[in-house]
Amino acid sequence: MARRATIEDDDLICKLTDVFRNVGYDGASLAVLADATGLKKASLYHRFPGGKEQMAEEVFKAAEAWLGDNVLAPLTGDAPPAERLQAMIDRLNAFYGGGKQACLLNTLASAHIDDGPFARRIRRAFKIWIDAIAEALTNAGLDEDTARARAQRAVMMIQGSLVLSRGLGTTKPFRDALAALADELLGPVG
Amino acid sequence: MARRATIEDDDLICKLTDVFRNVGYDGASLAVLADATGLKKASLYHRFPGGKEQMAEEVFKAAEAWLGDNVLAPLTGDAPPAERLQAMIDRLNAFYGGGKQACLLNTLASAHIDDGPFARRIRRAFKIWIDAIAEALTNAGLDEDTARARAQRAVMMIQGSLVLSRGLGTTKPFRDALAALADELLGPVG
DNA sequence: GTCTATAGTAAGATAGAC
DNA sequence: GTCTATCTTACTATAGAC
Repeated sequence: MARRATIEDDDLICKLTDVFRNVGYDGASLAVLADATGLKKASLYHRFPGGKEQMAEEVFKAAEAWLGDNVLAPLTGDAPPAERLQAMIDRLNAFYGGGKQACLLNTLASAHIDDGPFARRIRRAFKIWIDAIAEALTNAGLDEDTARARAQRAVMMIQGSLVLSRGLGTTKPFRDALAALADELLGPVG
Repeated sequence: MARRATIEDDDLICKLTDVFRNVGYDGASLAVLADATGLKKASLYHRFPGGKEQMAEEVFKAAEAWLGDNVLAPLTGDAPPAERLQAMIDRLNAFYGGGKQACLLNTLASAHIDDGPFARRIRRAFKIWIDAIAEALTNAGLDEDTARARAQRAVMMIQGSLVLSRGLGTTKPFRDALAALADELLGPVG
């Protein structure tokens, strides 16, 4: 069994995530990251020898894992489609702090690391997300084209509502968007 | 008459805008800004004695002016509401480079300047934008509640489509969103 | 108005004590 | 595993020649 760290890995990643998602890659200086975690810079380098880039990568990996456990898994379950979608919506609400937290997929997009190692990961995450929703919708009886279109729209709405919520300084757009989401996804084909 | 600059103010602001909107405030180092404008750092300080913060402010002011001329003005004109909305859509398409360019209102939101002088401006810009669309919709005969809801949704869709377009590396989400926008705004009340 | 050269400061990153 | 102290680099900003 590994030696116990003074701050658990999960908690550490969680605190780092909060910084990256809210101030972006360039805004997340080691001073800020150290302050947020309660560790000194040298301690962060002990945990992440690759420095800031590795921190961001592991934060992103954790978010990918979260996406798999909380979006993919519920969507591919045995429950009725409406319940599966509602499960995803509930978890999204928690993940984004009810609309108070920004999305890494948006914030890290402008990281100007050489040729951006995040670009591929971000694209992949969006695709996986959209595909999972689309599959749940086809399971619900929608044809593939409308399923894909609605899935893409849903992700768009979520991202847009987060941008607007942050910009307006209120979580209302996010809450409204989530509230309308289930009906829009499963509503009658127009 | 003022002495002529080697690079016109409008062109200069335009090039600075491209940097800020795409890499954010923290990512926009003076080296990057100088490179993008073709001016040296000292020359940028001559134009903007307040440094980087002033550059970002003037960039934002220019964007506000653009918003007024290209979104507000057409929306409050004499033409039929459908035409007014389409005029806005066409100009948005140009402004965001067909979906290739990010939005300052999103990118500058994470600028970690002391107490963020941009937060108020961003909130104000979103409000003005939404209000203008809502008023055009009430002019078109919609009741105020649905007009406001749809206006907010429209801005959300645009922002979300830009985020998704950037993330996926294709302008399709943005183009799709703009194409659907007019119908969604003026469609029958459900 | 633009430039080269250079302060001064904060960034990312290491070394070595505990 | 965490810390203080330090190194190097990049950044913001200024001075002064042209």
